[in-house]
Amino acid sequence: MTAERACKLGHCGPCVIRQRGICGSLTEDELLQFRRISRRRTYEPGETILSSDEKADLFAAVFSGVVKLTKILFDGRQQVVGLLLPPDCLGRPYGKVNPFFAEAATKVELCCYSYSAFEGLLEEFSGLKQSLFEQTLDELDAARDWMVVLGRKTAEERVASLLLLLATRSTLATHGRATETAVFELQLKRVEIASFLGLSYETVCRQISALKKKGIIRLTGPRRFSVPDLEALADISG
Amino acid sequence: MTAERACKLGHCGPCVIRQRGICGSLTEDELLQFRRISRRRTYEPGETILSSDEKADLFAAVFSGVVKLTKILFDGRQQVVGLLLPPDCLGRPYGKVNPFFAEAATKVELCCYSYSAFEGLLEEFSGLKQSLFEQTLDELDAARDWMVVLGRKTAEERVASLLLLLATRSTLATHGRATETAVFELQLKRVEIASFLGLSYETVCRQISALKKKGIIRLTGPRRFSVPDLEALADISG
DNA sequence: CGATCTGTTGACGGCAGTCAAGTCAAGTGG
DNA sequence: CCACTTGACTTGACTGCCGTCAACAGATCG
Repeated sequence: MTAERACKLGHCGPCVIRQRGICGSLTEDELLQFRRISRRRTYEPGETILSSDEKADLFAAVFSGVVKLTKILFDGRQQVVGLLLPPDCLGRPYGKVNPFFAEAATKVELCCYSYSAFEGLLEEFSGLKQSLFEQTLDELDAARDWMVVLGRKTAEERVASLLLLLATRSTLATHGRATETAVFELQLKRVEIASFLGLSYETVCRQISALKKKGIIRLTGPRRFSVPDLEALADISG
Repeated sequence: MTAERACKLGHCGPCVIRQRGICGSLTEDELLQFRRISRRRTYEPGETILSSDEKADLFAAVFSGVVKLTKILFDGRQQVVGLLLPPDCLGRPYGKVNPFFAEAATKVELCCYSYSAFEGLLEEFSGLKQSLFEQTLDELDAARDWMVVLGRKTAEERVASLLLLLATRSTLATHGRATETAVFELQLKRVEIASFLGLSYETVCRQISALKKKGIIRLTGPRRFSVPDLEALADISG
């Protein structure tokens, strides 16, 4: 790699999306080309990124923050159908609309790609399409895992399942591997947790308190969780 | 097309998988090549097609019947996480295992493809990969739709949602378009319906009886449903 | 005829939803 | 600085939906 090139790639080098996301599939040359159609954009908590049933004008990867995907019924009942953490992708190729809302749950930074150019590069860079396909397969697995949570688990198991999921993802992100204990910030409000778990937020509160009483978790702030024994949490999660 | 060729393609011509499934993306030449790695196989009701967490030795499309995808918790609680009807695909490329069981819910005919050869053709025939990717995106949509059913809907709405789903799919398959009424065979047992809906099978029975009493549906046999007004069913389904 | 499987209906209880009150922390404005 | 508001979270009391247990009906089959 020439010095000039190393400099140009510098911006992306340490980026999670390059390290573990879709940019990881690109060669250096492809990456340089890809950079030209991308730009960083920031969203505030609560801001809508994509509306349901509208043609998406956006294809992006999450650089930081949490994006929640939600669906609502006519009478206002809401269900979170997915959480996107770095370096997950947002947006949909091949013309169909996203049948859900995408909303910033925290402050969010996206790496946005020009939509029209992206579809072209998808054909040109076979690794990109492959990478996106595999992420979609993983998302499908996650969605089906969650169907078990929503269909069959008790309130306590649901809360434990979510804590385990986020504890695992956060330790993987920071330590790069699985650990026995975990300390992490759950960046969602109680009502958002409830919406993901198919519960009322009061029930979420009660179950968190119950897990605290059992010594499975500790809270150093309303959203700062510490899990002394992930194994024990996994046992409770079903 | 030469006469000889028309004859060779004859077997596939009227097949649902050719008409509306992954074979639809193939040119005639590709189809001829694809036929060489495929063979028909039959499964009896209750027979396991794929076990969870084992490396799949199978890639296949559903020719007839219903395949249910299930997950079970350690204590036996079971959740159906997907239903495959003709011409849906079963099996997973790129090495990962299927984290669920695939079981024949009815008598099932699959068109099975040699696994090793299939992965090769996936790279060779770009339309095949594209088609599979799009099916995966549709399955993800369906899974997320179902998360709303499992997380937020009442028992009555759940049963109505399933009936609507299967009524729609069956009228689409037979008439090729949406209709106002529907008569169809729900090929699942009550306990399987319950497992898909996250309910007990007794509750499913009760809700079916309740819908019958309301005049939303009629039953000419335990599994033969008739819906005089799909609109009314949709209203109830939430 | 009994055995088995599938489906239906009733009685009862428990888990989680609803309604409500209250705590706590962080603004906001006088 | 203090009174007030607001939003997030917690906890309690009560209710109701749905799960569990149970009895029974109908169909199929040996």
